[in-house]
Amino acid sequence: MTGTLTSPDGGPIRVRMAPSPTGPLHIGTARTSLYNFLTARHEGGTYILRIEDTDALRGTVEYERDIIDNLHWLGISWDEGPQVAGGDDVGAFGPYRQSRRMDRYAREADRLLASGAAYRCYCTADELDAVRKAQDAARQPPRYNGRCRSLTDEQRAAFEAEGRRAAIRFAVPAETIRFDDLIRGAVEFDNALLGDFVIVRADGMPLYHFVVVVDDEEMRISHVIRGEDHLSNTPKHIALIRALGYREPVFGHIPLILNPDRSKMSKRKSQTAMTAYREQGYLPEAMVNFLAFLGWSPGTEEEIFTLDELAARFEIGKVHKGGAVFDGERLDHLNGVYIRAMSDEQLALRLRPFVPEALPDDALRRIAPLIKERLVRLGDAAELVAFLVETDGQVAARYAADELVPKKADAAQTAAALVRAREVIGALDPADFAADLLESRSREAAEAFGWKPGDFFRPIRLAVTGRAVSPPLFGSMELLGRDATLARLDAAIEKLAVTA
RNA sequence: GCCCCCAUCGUCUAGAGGCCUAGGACGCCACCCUUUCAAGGUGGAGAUCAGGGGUUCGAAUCCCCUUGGGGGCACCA
Repeated sequence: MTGTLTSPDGGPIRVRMAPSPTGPLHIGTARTSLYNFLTARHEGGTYILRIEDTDALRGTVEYERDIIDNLHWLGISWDEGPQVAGGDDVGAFGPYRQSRRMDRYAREADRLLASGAAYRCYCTADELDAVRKAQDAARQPPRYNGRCRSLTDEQRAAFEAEGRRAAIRFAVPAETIRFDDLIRGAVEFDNALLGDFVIVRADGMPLYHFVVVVDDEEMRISHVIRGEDHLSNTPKHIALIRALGYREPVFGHIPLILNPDRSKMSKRKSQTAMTAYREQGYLPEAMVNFLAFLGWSPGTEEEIFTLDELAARFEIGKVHKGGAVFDGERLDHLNGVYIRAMSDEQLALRLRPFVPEALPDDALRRIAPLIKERLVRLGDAAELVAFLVETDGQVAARYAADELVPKKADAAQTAAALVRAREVIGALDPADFAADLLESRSREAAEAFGWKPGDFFRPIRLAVTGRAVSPPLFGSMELLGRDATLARLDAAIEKLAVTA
């Protein structure tokens, strides 16, 4: 790997992904994970997964499992973190679940309290809410008014006598914070504009801005690569880092993935759960390729890349600054490209979970090449192969007699055409019941009948598959078998007879 | 409201002062191929590089302003 990034101590870089299990793996989280992973790989560094499960109310183990499963599904693996050989707690930097690191946060909070960099705040939710409302009414920025910043011992005692439980706030130093963002370059914030924020809740639970800083230090994270939504949180983190005497990592804020209306991609306006894409039959290879190009490009016109190829080429510094709309049509196209590139055997294997169990493996293997170039998603296969598992009755019930009739013909003519087709098809021995023979015989019949192949085949297709759109007709008939094919043809002829 | 970030075809992007009368891909349109649908092939429409000022012999590329968009400002992450 051609590393260009260096960690403060000169060693290999250490990057991390820190998802919160408050929902299934989000597309945006997956992309951030991917960029971190690719950066670690490209630079020969270490990639760490840390579960940010301090929000006990919203986080669940199911979501954590979903996140880990889907990250693995994408092909993203981590060198340190949950489910890595050695276990969560082993290694110099674990555990990797914040819920198991509470003692560390408590210790660091105490240090801040002792140094005066943080203080206890006795304001209640109602009081804070009232302040915020007043600020809003006065068109002032909503931020903590600092009431508890310099309480006297007596005041503190009085609040505690009231039974109020204190949260811990960080006393944000009024200073200008500058940092050199990997992607945006020099950025500057005035922390005098910030309110003192809570780092530990009254119930003792430490909060995000605080734990992220503690963990990144203890896990020796050298480069923090995260979504742009964290850019304006960074000065808070840097202030905390300084107050705690930590080393400052390099920050890199990647652009957001957007809804079609260009707002931050959300569940409300887009499908954001990776699982949903997986269930529809998007391939992890296509998803990774697609995600990688949402905010980055190799600078050439190549566009199909494997994970390894991406790792070789990806440079965090070349990531764009502007957000990128999630374009489902482009994903569809890419998915189709990957599907078509697969071998028939591979496709059949991956199609298995998406088609009816009633479809035998052998039939699936044989129909795979027939439907390959018709698939956008693996899930689309179910409809394409359905005629093979449906009963003759179910197939017949899918269409009405008049649908069999081509525009320029009537029911009687169509019936005659089907009878003709049935004759030549029925004349074939079971042993000869193969696509090429079926096609040549049917074409001859069409010509003899005086119909264009398209008109002649249309009612046959509907009769045999129950659908106007199907895999190639003669291959479909071969797979269906002689008996079912003839039975379905008979059923169609019967339908026409009833109408006429 | 305040702070910060961003800005090339509808979308993803190439472009790091002259190679750009701006290239590719998706999508769209037409034609070809064709048993349906796809896939594939060929061609086309589509961006006065958000607008306005500079700098320069020369700007999509550098600077400033304006406009537009986005993000943040929780005892969520």
